Amino acid sequence: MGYTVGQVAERLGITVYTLHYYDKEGLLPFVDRAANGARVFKDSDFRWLDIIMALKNTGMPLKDIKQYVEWGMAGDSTLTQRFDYIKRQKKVVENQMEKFKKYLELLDYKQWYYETAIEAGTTAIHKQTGNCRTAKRLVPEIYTAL
Amino acid sequence: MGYTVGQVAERLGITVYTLHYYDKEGLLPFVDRAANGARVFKDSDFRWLDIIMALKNTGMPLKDIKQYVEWGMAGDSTLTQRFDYIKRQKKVVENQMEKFKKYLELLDYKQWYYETAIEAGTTAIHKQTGNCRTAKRLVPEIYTAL
DNA sequence: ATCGGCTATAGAGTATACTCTAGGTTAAGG
DNA sequence: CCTTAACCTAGAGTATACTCTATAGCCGAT
Repeated sequence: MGYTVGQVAERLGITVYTLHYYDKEGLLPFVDRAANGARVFKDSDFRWLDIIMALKNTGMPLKDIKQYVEWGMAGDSTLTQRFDYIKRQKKVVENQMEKFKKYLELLDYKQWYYETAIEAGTTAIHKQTGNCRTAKRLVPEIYTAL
Repeated sequence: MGYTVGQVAERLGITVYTLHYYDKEGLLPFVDRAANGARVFKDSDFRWLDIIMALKNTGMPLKDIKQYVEWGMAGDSTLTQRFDYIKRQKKVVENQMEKFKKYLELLDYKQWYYETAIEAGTTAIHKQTGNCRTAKRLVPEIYTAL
């Protein structure tokens, strides 16, 4: 029912230092304390931690995550703010995924590029126009269109 | 045929400062110089810049991007290194996209959570077990399983 | 009772990636 | 000719997110 920083850190795959830092930065106002001052994480705190880590890993700065947590602590009066916040971040992640798809296309092309260059022993193979190998694959749009 | 830092910066959507910084860090050894010392970017340099920006935007640290550029400058003797490098980064991006899908699921759930909470005027609606609204949607696996 | 291992705080140090300032040169336009 | 706006370098400053050190308290086991 109660977890120490050490246990939580291990579960999240981060260090105790980092958890202390997050707490210092105001990201963990929901965490209880034992009589001796030690942090006591509840099961329900993992709901908070999961959304915090998700936001962090999608590029949200800590100060913006803090804003979300503060709205959460404020209760029902901030429901629309939190709704808008989540919708906005969803868009951010969706856009990011679109970009990643394009990067993946470029990396795919590059992989093929080196694969064929290794076969030929030189990248010069890709400079020959009308080469049957290069004809098989077009330079992806992303190139110079990024 | 030749472009200034300013033109390149605008095209890439970054500042001239950043380009200078990248050059200082050794990421742009392929860029020519005019007699007066001014950088002159060629059309073909955009190939480099596109892959550099793609790597950067997928989380690759600059020093690792530098390694790739150096291998590129070294010529055909580094083909297999570059091939392996690209394959590795492809895996990284693929894994990242998998994670993003899970984050998106969580954000989807959260959006629904606030949507229904706003309707009800309180998040308490989600605490009632057997509630017909909450029954419609399960807490995504990602929650506490992240 | 004391040792090891956990907890705590405050504050210093590090890494990364910019971001800007200062001081100077160069090239085009009025 | 002179101003304006671009370019250059070196180096200082900033923001973010840790990461660690120093110092101290608490608690279970030998």
